Amino acid sequence: MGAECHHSESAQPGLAGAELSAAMAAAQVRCESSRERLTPPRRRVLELLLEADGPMKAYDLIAAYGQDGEPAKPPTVYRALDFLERLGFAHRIESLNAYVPCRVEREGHSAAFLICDCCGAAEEFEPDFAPQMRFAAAAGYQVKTVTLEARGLCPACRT
Amino acid sequence: MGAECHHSESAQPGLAGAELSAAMAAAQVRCESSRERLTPPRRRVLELLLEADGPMKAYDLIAAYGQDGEPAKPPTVYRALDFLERLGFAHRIESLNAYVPCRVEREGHSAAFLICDCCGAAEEFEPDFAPQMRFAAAAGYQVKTVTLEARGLCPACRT
DNA sequence: GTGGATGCGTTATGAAATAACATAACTGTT
DNA sequence: AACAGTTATGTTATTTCATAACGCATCCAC
Repeated sequence: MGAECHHSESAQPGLAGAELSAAMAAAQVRCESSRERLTPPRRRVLELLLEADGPMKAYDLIAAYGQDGEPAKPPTVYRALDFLERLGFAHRIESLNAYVPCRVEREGHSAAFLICDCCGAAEEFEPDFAPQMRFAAAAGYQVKTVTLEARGLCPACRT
Repeated sequence: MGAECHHSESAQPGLAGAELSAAMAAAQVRCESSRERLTPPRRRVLELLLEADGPMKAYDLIAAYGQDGEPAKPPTVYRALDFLERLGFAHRIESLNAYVPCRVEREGHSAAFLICDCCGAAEEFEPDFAPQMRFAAAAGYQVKTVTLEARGLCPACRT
């Protein structure tokens, strides 16, 4: 990702080295406190998401999975993604069929993204859904999750 | 759709008869005022969406396309859907890979849906995106389109 | 250490969407 | 009406995305 245009380097550079290790350790801690297991495939997929410069497609993850160049089998990666989404470590961006690591501190939040149609960057933010939730409540809906995807141009690509 | 549970009849019954004709005529008028052509495949797909009781998958439309039971070829339906989305006659619900006719009067609006995970109903509404747009503006993003999908349970399925 | 639950590896298939190219139909101009 | 440009369609094939199903391994509470 980040290769569709020439406006800028990645807005969301991937993690590496100590930052990556710290993020993985934090994930491990959160898993343990939830009585969940950060197994090797889950760990590997999370690592790939964190290292990436932008949203990753499932089959990109499949191709990149093996350190030796061996791809994973699709269910391996899709299962890991299901887990990471369930734990809040990753989000699926529906309009891109792609996945990103969660960039927001809080757990259990709703996901919202500003997506650049030019460079492919996807910036997560945590909006105030009050107006929408008020409408849902008035309509009698019991809302479990909310996702918002705003498509447009990032600051670098507007020029 | 509307068949996953036994809580209720469809929340969005499809159009038929005079209502359907009126909706198709209105679409025709809007096309003419935009110098766009409501060609037979576009007309047929819009008709199928309007008749449906809920979100329709692309391949449901493909299967239902021919009055004589002959399916359409995928590009026929996907091209019609692209057109209907562009004109604002239909929306894609990303989290369902499905399509609905637009239920909102205004043109050029952003799409937002309350989706019932039990009965599959999808209610379109037109929320106030002010908080989100403020954030986008502050981040320097130029937003073209916004979609919001709230998943949960509709009033009938909460019980 | 046994039983139940959870997760993984594997094969195969299903579902969703598009590429590419030829043909046909409208539009405006001459 | 003939033309050229544009837009839309028909068709074949392929690509992309995701899951079903089954057997085996591992974990862990009892």
